[in-house]
Amino acid sequence: MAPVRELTVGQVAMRSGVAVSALHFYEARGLIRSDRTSGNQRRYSRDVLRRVAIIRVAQEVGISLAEIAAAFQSLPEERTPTREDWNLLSTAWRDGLDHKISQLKKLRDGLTDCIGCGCMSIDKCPLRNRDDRLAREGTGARRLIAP
Amino acid sequence: MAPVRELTVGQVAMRSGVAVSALHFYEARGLIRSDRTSGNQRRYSRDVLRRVAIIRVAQEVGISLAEIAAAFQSLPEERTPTREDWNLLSTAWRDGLDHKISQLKKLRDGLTDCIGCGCMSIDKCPLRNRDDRLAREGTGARRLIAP
DNA sequence: GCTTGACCTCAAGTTAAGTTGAGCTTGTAG
DNA sequence: CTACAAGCTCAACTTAACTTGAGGTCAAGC
Repeated sequence: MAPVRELTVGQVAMRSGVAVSALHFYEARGLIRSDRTSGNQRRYSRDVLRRVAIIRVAQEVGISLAEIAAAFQSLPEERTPTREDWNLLSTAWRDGLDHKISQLKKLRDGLTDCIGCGCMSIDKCPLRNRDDRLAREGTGARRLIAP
Repeated sequence: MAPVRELTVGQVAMRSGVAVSALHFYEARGLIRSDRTSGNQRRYSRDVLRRVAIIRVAQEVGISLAEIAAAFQSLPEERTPTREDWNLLSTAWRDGLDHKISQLKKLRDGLTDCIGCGCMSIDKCPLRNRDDRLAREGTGARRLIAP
């Protein structure tokens, strides 16, 4: 089959389902990278699709772009990441994910823990007080979900 | 023991762990309510603590204030919500939560589905394409997590 | 009866994650 | 070789969820 062609932004946008402007944005944030043609247009290698897919999935479960960017630092810069590379990455996220999963289950299972417990006295509630390290950090809007 | 005293904002803030400004904000958004003293100061009934606790937990798992507000509509206005009321509420959230939990598990379990699959062709990926109804809706920042 | 720490309101600022638009350049199909 | 869709940059706008600040009011203790 044909050698792996480079992709234009438009093509990546279409195949990944994210807007061109979002791709520009991800690039500015260091989440993806591109080469440029002599005429300064972006050309992406095929594995950008993988990256974008991961970005979207991670976002969907509440991981911020900043965290994703940080995690992506662990990926090899010049080599196309292998399955192993990706697995390392998700392993790094595992603890945060585990915690989030358990929080979700509790909420799903009727909030009963929180309702039955001494929720009134916040410091005793198993739901609330499980990670208040996600506490203050700077001003403005808070991240919706903890790492 | 003493009759259930009403709480001031400061007290609620301290006991719930959220800032006074946030309580004002939640009230403006219709998530909590207060009575006022003759001098126009807020007085909260004790169950506001429960509400705030639920708000925080729900937020932590990615439910937006708007959704929480909507869900709270189902709570009785004048009667203090019973455990049953709260359970109804979380039942209403169950589907969204179930979906989110499964997404999280997939991400946690090595992203392998996504990596092994035809992720490149986005429309086939089990991770990506499981709910793209969370798609476009208005401009500006996107909600981090789907309902 | 006054002082001092809570409160109150309202406007403006902040962060994240993008989108929109203006003005200008590329590249490809006819 | 030219038209025009697709790109490029940069600045400004948007939403959610709060925080900060200014300017003024309450209330509880001494």
